[in-house]
Parts: sequence; structure tokens; C-alpha cells
Amino acid sequence: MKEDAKTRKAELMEHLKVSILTLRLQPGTDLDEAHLSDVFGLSRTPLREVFRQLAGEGYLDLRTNRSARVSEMSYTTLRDFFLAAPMVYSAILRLAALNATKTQIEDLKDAQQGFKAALRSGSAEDRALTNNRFHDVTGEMSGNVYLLPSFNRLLIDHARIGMTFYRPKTAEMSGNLSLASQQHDAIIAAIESRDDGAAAQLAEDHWNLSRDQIEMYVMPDALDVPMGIPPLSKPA
Amino acid sequence: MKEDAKTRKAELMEHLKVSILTLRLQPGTDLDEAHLSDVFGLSRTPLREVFRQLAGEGYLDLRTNRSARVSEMSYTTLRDFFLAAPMVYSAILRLAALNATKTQIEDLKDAQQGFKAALRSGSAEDRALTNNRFHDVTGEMSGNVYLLPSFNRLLIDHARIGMTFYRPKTAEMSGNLSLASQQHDAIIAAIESRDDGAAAQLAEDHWNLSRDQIEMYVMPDALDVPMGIPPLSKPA
DNA sequence: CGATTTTTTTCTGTATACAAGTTGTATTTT
DNA sequence: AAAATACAACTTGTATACAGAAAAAAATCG
Repeated sequence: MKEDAKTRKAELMEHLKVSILTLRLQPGTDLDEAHLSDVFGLSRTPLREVFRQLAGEGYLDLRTNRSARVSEMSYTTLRDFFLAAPMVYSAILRLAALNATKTQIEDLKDAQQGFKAALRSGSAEDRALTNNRFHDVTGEMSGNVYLLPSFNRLLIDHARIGMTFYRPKTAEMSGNLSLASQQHDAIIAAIESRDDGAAAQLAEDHWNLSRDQIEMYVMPDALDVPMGIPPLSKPA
Repeated sequence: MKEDAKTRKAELMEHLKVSILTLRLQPGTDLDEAHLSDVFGLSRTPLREVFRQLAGEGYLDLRTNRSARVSEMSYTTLRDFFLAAPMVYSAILRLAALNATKTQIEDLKDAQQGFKAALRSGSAEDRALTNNRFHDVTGEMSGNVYLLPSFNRLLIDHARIGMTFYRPKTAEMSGNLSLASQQHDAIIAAIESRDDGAAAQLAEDHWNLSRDQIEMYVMPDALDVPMGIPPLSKPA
């Protein structure tokens, strides 16, 4: 039962995506071709193709003659994020309501099951990933090739930013998480009944909740510390 | 004066982009690795990396064990296009007005000069490409990494669709082209005076003009296809 | 001793050879 | 003659070897 290269490539891709979304690979981290090549049993050629693709999707940054690096998150990008997210999210959910297929709705319900399970007994990573999966499915539902690139880009950083608040520190934040779960249920209902107006409104609400969580976390102690920015400022 | 691989790679990339935007390479066309490899003096490895990148940007589709192919444009995607474009364009122009640098404004003016020249004495391809360049600069101005992926994806198909109507057949269509040019001027003015509201409104206007041109061209022989985008109303 | 230049080492980019898969054609079979 | 199969030519995917660029280390000079 030997694994073929195709599978190994997909595994590498998945591994990198998960590692980046969960911040196990932090923004700005350099990737070691030789090492990954070794671990995943791939030569550098297909490995570099994976890098290119992930760069295209916004997971990595490629610099010529330098190693690939996990895409950065700075305050500027965070500002852009706050600006783009509400708009794109509501458009996507509106389209999801209009275009979702039966199968996709089942997928969405499955994703929501996973999210609930993660809220009950999962790690912060589980929560970020299952939430990401949920929204990813809504993207598939929308099926709009012109909006998806931005939506998927947003989802990446939403997961990464979210990793900070999927470790609720206060009762309020825990409450917000279960509120988020309820909103997911409402979103499913809106999509199932093809109510695009409701779906768009829920996107707004869901986003506002997310934003509150983010602000709650980021604002206090991050006045001086830029988000994902290298904690590793060279020790002088 | 030997050209290094870096340059040849960039040339290949530019060549493919231009060919795709101008429909010299039509949607669905298969690309021949061996041939391109030969023509541009690149081995298949860097060539395939270019393919991956262009696929990520939406120029190409990659299918495993099959040749890379110029991304398709179907009527379904056209519908999606009509839906996403107004939203993204106005957001981009609004941000462009807020964030444009002096240098970028100069670039935009240059681009507009080029567009005017193309209207006066250029080919349809020249018009599509210079118009594309103009909007590309507005994208740079916006500087929003989350919106740019979708915006750039839209620009690709806008150019391709546009190729059909940059060959004006009627006096009205010619008039529309010079109107488009005037709108470009107004856009520059709005950006220069940092009037983001005006910029967003101009995006709407500019888009509506574009849409009229497209409908004028596409409608005749595509009567069965609902173009007029009653944007997001629920189909019965 | 510190700064700067040179050498060595390491890593990225490209070419090429080979393996695996796909497509087209010819032959066989019914 | 049509369909199915087997074979051949070609195309795509991967591994490896080599060339060139950056980074690290060592050596030189002020």
C-alpha cells in the first residue's frame, strides 16, 4: 500500500494550510524546502509547485532567491480586513442562499456539527478550523468565481486572527462563541429557505460579533504590539 | 548582452497575460509546454511555475495530467461577473481615493494618456490593454490585499469581454468610448482631491456605461441569456 | 579589538533525464 | 462495418544534478 506522489502532495498542502491557519506556523516564518521535501517524501520540484499555489491563495509570500515565508499580518492589513470583510461576507452569503445545492447544504450542516463539537470539547485550533470549514462551504455555495478569491483570502486571516479569541478568557467571550454557533444555525436556515435577504443580514450580524471579539482581544494589550508581527525582534 | 532566465520568465508571463486579455489566446485554449519552452528559451520547470502563478491569478486552469488551458468564460461566469463587479469596483475606487500616493496618481495619469492615445489611433487590443492598465493602477492605489484578488480577477474578464466592444460598430458605441475616457478623467480628479464618495459614485457610473456597452453587444445574439441582472432578486 | 573584505557554505533557481499517464491509431474480434 | 482492445507516440509529473545567488564564517587590515 504505497502512497503515490499525488497523495503526498495533497498532504503537504493540507499540512501547510492547517499549520498556517492555526498559527502553528506564524506569520513571517521561513519554510525550509529541504526539510519539508524530506518529511513528505517529495522532491523539490512538486514541493515548489505547492508553494506557488499556496502563494497564489494568500498563504505564503514568495521572494526571489529567498525562502518562501508565511504571509504576514500587520496592522495595515488588519485595517483592510475590517473594511473588506463585511462587504464580501454578506455578498457571499446572499449568493449562497440563492445557489446552494442540496448536497452543499448537507455539507454545511456537517460542518456546523463539527463546529459545535469543537466548541464543546475541542481545542482552540479545532474551533478555528471547524469555523473556517463552515465558512468555506458557504463560499462553495456562492459559486461566484469573482468573489471567491477575496473571500478565501479573508478566511485565511479570519482564522488566524480568530486563533487569538478561540481561547475565551472571559464569560462574555464564551457566550459570544455560543452565540456565533446560533448564528451559524440561523444561516443554515436562511440558506435552506433561500432567503437571501436574511442570509445577507446574518452575515452582517455574524461579522459584527466577530469584530467585537477581535476588538475585545486586540485592543487592550496590542496598543504597542502589532498583530502577527514577529515577536522575534532581533535581540539586540 | 545575454538575457537571463529571470527576464525570460517575466516575458513569458507578460506574453501570456497579454495574449489572454486580448483573446489572442481564446478561453479554453490548450497551452503547449514544449512549444512555449522552446520559444522562450526556458526549461519546463520554470515554465510550469509561471503556469501555476497565472492559474492562481485566474488566467489559466490547471488539470492534472492534462495541459494547462486558458480559463473559460461561460454565461454563468458572466452572470457572476455582473454581480460582483459593481460592488468591488466602487470599493476599490473609494479606497484608491483615500490611499493613492503622488507617484501612483502620476502612473494613473500616464495610463489615461495611453488610453486616450489608443482611442485615437490604436487597435481594439490597445484599447482593452490600456483600459486594463488604468484600472490596474486604481487597484494598486487601493492597496487592499483582501479586495485585490477579486478585483484583479474581474479585470481579466472585463478586458476579455471588452475586446468585443472595443471595436465599436455604431456611432453610439464610439460615443460611449469617449464618454468612458471622460469618466477616467473624472476619476483621476476625484482621487486627486481625495473625494472617496465621488470616486465610488464614478465607479458606479463607469460600470453602468460598461454594462450598457456589453449588453449592446452581447444581447442581440444571446437573447435567451438573462443579462440585465436584476441583481439579487430571488428567482421564482 | 572592531570593521570590512574574502572565502566557504548553504540554499534557491534551472535544466535535463526519467517515470507515469493520456491520447490517438491500428488491429482484432464479433 | 462497428466496437473493443492493444500498442505506439506523445504529454505531463517527478527526481536529480548542476549553476548561481545569498548568507555565514573566516581572514585581513586599520
